[in-house]
Amino acid sequence: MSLGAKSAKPRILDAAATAFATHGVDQTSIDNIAQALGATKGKIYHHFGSKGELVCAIRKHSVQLTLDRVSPYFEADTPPPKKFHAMAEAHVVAMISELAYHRVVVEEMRGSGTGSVTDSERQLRLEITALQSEYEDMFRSVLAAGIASGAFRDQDLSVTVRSFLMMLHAPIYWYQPRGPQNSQAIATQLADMALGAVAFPHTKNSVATPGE
Amino acid sequence: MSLGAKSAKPRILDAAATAFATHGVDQTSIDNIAQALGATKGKIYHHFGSKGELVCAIRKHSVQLTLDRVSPYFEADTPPPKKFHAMAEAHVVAMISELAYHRVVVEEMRGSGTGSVTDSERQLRLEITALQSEYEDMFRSVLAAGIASGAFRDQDLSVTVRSFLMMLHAPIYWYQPRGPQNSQAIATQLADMALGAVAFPHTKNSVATPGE
Amino acid sequence: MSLGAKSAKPRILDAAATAFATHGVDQTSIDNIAQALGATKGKIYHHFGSKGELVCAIRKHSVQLTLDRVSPYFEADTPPPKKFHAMAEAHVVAMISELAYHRVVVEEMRGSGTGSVTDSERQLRLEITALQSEYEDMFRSVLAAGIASGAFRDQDLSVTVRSFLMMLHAPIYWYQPRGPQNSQAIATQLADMALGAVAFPHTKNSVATPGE
Amino acid sequence: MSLGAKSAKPRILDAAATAFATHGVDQTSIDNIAQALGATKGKIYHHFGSKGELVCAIRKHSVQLTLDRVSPYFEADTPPPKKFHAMAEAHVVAMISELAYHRVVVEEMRGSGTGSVTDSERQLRLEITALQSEYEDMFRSVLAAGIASGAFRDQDLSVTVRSFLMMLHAPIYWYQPRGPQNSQAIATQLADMALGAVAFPHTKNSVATPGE
DNA sequence: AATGAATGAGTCTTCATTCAT
DNA sequence: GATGAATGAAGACTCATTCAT
Repeated sequence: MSLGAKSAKPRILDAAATAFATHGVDQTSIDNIAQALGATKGKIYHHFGSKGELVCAIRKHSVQLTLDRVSPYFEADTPPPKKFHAMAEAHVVAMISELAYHRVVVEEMRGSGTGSVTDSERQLRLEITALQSEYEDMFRSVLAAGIASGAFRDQDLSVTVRSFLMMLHAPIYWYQPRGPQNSQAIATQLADMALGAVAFPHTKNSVATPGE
Repeated sequence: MSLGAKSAKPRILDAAATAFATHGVDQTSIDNIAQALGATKGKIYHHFGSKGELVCAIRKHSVQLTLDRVSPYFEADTPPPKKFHAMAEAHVVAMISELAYHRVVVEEMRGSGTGSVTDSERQLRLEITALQSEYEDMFRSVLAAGIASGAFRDQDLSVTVRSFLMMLHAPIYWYQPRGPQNSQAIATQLADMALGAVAFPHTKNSVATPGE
Repeated sequence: MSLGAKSAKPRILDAAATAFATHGVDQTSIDNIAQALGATKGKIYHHFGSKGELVCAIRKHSVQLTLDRVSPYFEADTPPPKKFHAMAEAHVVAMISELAYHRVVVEEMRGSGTGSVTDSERQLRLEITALQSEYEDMFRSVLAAGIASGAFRDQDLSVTVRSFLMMLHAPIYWYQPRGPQNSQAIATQLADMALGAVAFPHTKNSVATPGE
Repeated sequence: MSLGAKSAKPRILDAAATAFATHGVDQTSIDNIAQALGATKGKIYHHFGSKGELVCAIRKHSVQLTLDRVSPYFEADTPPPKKFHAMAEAHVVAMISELAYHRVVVEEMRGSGTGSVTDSERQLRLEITALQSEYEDMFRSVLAAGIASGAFRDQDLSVTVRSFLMMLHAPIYWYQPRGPQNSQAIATQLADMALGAVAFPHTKNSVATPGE
């Protein structure tokens, strides 16, 4: 097995994410995924205990990926507006870069849940919730800092966070991979919009043109 | 038929919307809806040819309701920023007021669509698309006017429209009916954010407090 | 529909009992039963919520049938040995007469239980347990009376009841319908043996030849 | 290999018997057994060609164990009633002593047998049948001797043997290991009952207390 | 001897839909 | 208008078994 080759699990995850993102979780049968994989149901069930576990694994991966892309900008020592803009931009880039995984997350945002839940699934769900909290807290923290410094408007933080994040998710619904420039442009525009949504007018000027 | 009583169709629609919104379209069987209605499947099939038709009827109702609430503000003779803010606010109020119906729309935003499609369904889908275009065009029009007048930043309109609308949909995921004031506050905050997302800094001040 | 015709539920029950008795519950698929019925799985699931429910319904029917056959002899005003003998005989006749139903009961005596249990199933199980207790109590009562009157040996009642009942179940394993005389002979022999198993020697003589 | 340690095969057999006895043969997967063993399926398949073979091995072991315990009393030079009582007692002790193995036998008494049968399995089945015949013949022989001597009632031997053996199996369904005395008491009571079931009244007195 | 991956056939169950009444 | 019975297609999941290592 060459080094570049993925082992079974990630390959299954990829195929599942793609299928789920394309046709929807409920409209995708395990058989569909197996076919896309050139394998049989059994293979999938050998690695994931249930469909729910598969979905959870994808969700966790998605959140982790986003966290990995955004964290560095959060750690950076920059003033809140600039930091916020960079984080928003990174978020959009994440959305666009691993479209399939993030689509699944958004679809499952309802709360899901047929009935039976595996133990491993329950475990995964807890981990996902933890990661999501960690992620939202980063934004909450920048926003709080911005409000404290007078750069951001003083609004209900919970509403703010959940709302602009929704906006940054938007490309998930309509983005079609065409070229990197295009995607960067989208990321910048959405980051601009997000900053505009939270900042006081005058503050915005300092980062309105990201390439300055 | 007394005036206070709804006829069968709207009652079915309400029950379906609620069930779909709560458990998801795919997780809701016609039987579930029938039970919530205190009736049997047959009754539903007398009024709607298929599950898909039911979903479409809900979607159309949702779009129509939103259109009805937002149009008046679009027709008004107000400058772009003020008009945009009012329309956004009305949009959020719509989302919150008929939560169940709009949730279904968002869930179905993926596009999906299984296989067999009734003729009536096809017809409904066309009507929905038309209404949605009409709706988006209103926003597109205000935005264009705002850009022309120098009040709004000059950005890719398609991206803009689809993005802030997504943000205005946000309450669908987390709003819990508690009281009217609360909902009004949310609507105002989101409209503020949406305006900030599209306008140039200085413009915003003129409408920050819509009721002034 | 003629009067003699059974409605769907009993017919399904019969087919299921026969199939379960022949190949074992676990080796019989719902499909098998449906085929034997000349129908489809759906029909069965329309009348019984799950395989477990079907099994429970059969078990309940079995216990009820036995109870119905044995009760009259329990109610009769006869001395313990004679009463016991008659009840035992009736029990064996029941076993032989509705072989299939009773076979299922014996097979499920382990305690069964995969995992998920319907509510209706839970309900049925309670009813079954109640009927079984009622049934065992009849025998327990005759035995106690017999011991009190000095006709029966004083032994651990729980052990006694569960043991000779097991013996009376025996035909379930090997009886093949051939003719009524044969079956009556078996019933008499087993009742004799059961009485011998519980009575004092001298008592037995009074009823050893039931036709006397 | 140290003396205290069992080699692989018996250990697998024990684990399988326990699992089969607890959850039923059909409800127990090879994986379950492997887990109980702290090993993997492969290990089991190295020692037993198929699940059926495993079941047969357990059954054979069960019959052999019973035979070993009962034979000595059959070989002894004692009058039929005493001999029969001793054999019955030994049978019950066997049931209780290796509960798990014997439970499997009883469960499989239906005969069933799915489809594909290994050669080794066919071979095992023949051996089992032979051992079982040998075992039943011992009882048949004592019974015949007893009838000839006038101690036992003259009844259909086949019915008799299969019936009281069923009664002697009873503890399999409800015995819970608590203490040796208890189990001995049960064995004695059941042997008494069995003797009562086959003997003429007056005969019984001579062996009512086997250890006297 | 033992493992982990993979298979494929089978099983229970659900559900949109149709139809006679 | 409405119901209850019935269907058939599909889907999630299980498991005995095989095989390369």
